[in-house]
Amino acid sequence: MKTKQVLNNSLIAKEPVSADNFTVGVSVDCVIFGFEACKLKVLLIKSDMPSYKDRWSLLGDIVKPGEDIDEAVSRIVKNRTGLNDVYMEQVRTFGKVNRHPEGRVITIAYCSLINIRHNELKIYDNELHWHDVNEIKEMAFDHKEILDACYYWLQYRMQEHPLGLRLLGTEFSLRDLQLLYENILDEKMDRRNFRKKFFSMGLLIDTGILESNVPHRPGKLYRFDYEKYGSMKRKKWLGIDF
Amino acid sequence: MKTKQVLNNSLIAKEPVSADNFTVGVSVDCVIFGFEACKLKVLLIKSDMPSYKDRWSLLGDIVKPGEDIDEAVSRIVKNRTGLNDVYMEQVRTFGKVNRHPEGRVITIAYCSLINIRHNELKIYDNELHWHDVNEIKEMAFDHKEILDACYYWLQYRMQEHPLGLRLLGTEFSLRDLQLLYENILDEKMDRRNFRKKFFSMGLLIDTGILESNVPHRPGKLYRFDYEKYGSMKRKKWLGIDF
DNA sequence: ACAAAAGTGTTCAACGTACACCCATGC
DNA sequence: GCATGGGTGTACGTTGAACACTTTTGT
Repeated sequence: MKTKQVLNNSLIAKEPVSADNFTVGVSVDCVIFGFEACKLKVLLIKSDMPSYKDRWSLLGDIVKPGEDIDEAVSRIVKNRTGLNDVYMEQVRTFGKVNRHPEGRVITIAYCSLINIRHNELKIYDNELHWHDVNEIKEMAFDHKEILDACYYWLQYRMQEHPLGLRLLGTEFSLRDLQLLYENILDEKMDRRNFRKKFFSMGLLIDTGILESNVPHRPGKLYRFDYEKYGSMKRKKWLGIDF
Repeated sequence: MKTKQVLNNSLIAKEPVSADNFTVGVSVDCVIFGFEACKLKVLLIKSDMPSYKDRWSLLGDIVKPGEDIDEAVSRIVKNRTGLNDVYMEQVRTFGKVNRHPEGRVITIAYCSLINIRHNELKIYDNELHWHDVNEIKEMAFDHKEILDACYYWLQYRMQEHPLGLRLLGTEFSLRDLQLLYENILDEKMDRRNFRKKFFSMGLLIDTGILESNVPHRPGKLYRFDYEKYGSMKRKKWLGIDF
């Protein structure tokens, strides 16, 4: 008879180990980034694994037999945030033999970027919270390692591709954008050069609207031209999707 | 009773599908690149799956329960080429539901770079051959897609990191190096600028030896300073290992 | 009027690109 | 001596980095 074991807040079918039974579990783990109050945040849930009691873990689940990997990620993101069509990208697969205490589980890590204000978290339902990425020390499983890899990936990737915009609302000031870059990359940037660089891409649409409720001269609000970007990204920025 | 099915020239344990049995197979597939006669080559084997009779496939195998993913890759590379300590890097995981005709198999693709002259292929043993990457049309499973992803990955990656050198012997002329880059990236380069760029890295060691048996002025042979590179790569070239 | 951030241009250094001639060897 | 590729330097354009003042709004 088969036994069920809890895997990262979900269920994985496990079988007694035998020479004939090469079962290896496959899961996905989603590193969902957000940005708020000048901090990069990641969405985590309390682990309910006994061996990782009170540790935080990424949002993950097993991949179902009839489900594509991307579908599994979409399902998890949808379940936890209420959002469809979220930007996501595969980052790396982690599979150390002992990474999961209940058996051999290989996990495919994905990175997602969402706007914190646009979600509908069911925080009451699970112990689901946004955490400052820079203040996370320990996590369940090897999730700290996965988070670090995704953070590093994000830092690298957003220097060549305008990914970071997905963390902002549809309308944003150049100040918002620069603060985002400065905080995620952890370096001060020159305002004039930053503006020049972004404008030179020709992908910012001036909405004509100004900020309001700021105690100083209001800045213009822009939108990102995703349509134009979609048609040009393979030229200027190499559309690397590996 | 469990049944065994051939998976990509090896064995995977499969079980009758039931609600309790969420078995998903996990394999690795190795894209082993070589370079010879000014062509980028990839090492392929004849598929012995009935549904892919006579198609070529990548070198792959299931990941064993007690084996790390990297170990599985090393094992496969060692088995097929006789080489230890080969350069390899994880590229991407492929897991479409129907990518394997015998069941759900998720595969983690790795890219390896070896020197064709330094291997000990057991070509008699299996139908194992080097193929011109640019002449491959159809392959078994989704292996063409995997190969394309790895080829693209290689092209992109070798523009920022001196990866290509792994495809050459320990001693090489700048001409060899330039032909390698020109052929893999499919673009002509200026000889003077190419030399300048490589020398400016400070990673080429002049062996003092000259080419022989060339019908023209012989060029100098160089070695790559892997030691120096190992200690500096996180500075100049960002040691991205995602 | 003052504080606070928006908005704007120029200069310089580094880097990549284009390009042409002499040199060493094998035949 | 001729063919073949080895080896070298300079000029130009582009790009990224450094840097300061005026403008607009809220208080």
